[in-house]
Amino acid sequence: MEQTEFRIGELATRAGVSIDAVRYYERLKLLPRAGRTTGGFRLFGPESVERVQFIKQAQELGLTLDEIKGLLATGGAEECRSVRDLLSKKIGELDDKMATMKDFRRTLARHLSACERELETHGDSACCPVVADGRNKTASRKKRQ
Amino acid sequence: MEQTEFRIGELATRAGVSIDAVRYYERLKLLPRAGRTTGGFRLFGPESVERVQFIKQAQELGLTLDEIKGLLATGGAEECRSVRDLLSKKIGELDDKMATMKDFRRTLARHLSACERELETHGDSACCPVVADGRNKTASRKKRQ
DNA sequence: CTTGACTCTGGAGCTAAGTCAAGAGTCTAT
DNA sequence: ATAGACTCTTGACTTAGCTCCAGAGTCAAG
Repeated sequence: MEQTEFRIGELATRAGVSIDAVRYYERLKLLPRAGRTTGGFRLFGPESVERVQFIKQAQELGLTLDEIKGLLATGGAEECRSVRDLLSKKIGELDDKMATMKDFRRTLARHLSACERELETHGDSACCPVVADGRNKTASRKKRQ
Repeated sequence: MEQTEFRIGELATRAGVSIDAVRYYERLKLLPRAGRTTGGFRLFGPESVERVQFIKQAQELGLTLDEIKGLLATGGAEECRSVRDLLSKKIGELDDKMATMKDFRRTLARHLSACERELETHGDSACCPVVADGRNKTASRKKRQ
């Protein structure tokens, strides 16, 4: 057994979160209760860094800590099944989200080029036609169903 | 001028948000202050529905209301420029996010198949090997860099 | 002109995800 | 053995994004 453990401060900087956030995750059981020195300092191994990074990544994608906790659960077969189900559900959601995202990206790109056209043709008197605001009629171009 | 206006309750249901949320968006100026009946009831047109839906969509993708407000701004050339910059910045961010998302999807898919393999081979004594938790050595299989 | 559904304003309350602070203890380097 | 950096726990505070409430007014139907 090598001596590759470190304390909370280092985990925090390695994983790019605050010390308080780490403790918070532990409280919420997203991290297993860490081992301690005789004096009570938490000790972490390198896998903790990965785990925290996983949490951060999942979070950026809009999962709540509670959902992430579900994904991280370990245990017997029962739990394994529920994790599996959760995983495939989440994967489906990700797929949906990626679709929404492409859509939205197209919307933004459309606005962007409208904006640029406007600046080119009207120069200083340009008025960004971004998303219907009830003043101009950029809306009502295509109705849904 | 047709008579296609409706009140807040209908906007809310059409756009799929709560009445309170609509009022909240108005307070934050994500929606222009709506016209009123003589009695003071807000009146909205169809473009408001689109606008609220835009807000929702942007929000699902992790933008804050404040950022969304930036995207919705309209005004003179000065503002047009800043909207343009914001737009292209956001598009860049979306691209990054889509990449992260694909990555994360792969991670989840990997966990999912590990989970399924586990269930098949170990049945009831399965133990989901989801993300390093410091107890088993599913980590340290491949180190990064 | 009354009834019931809807809406108004203003402000309080709520949840998630932290952040901050106080007071005390621990570790390490000199 | 002491200074300085770090960490401990507990609990209060913060921000975003709503939601809920009270008390009062409005609107459409009958």
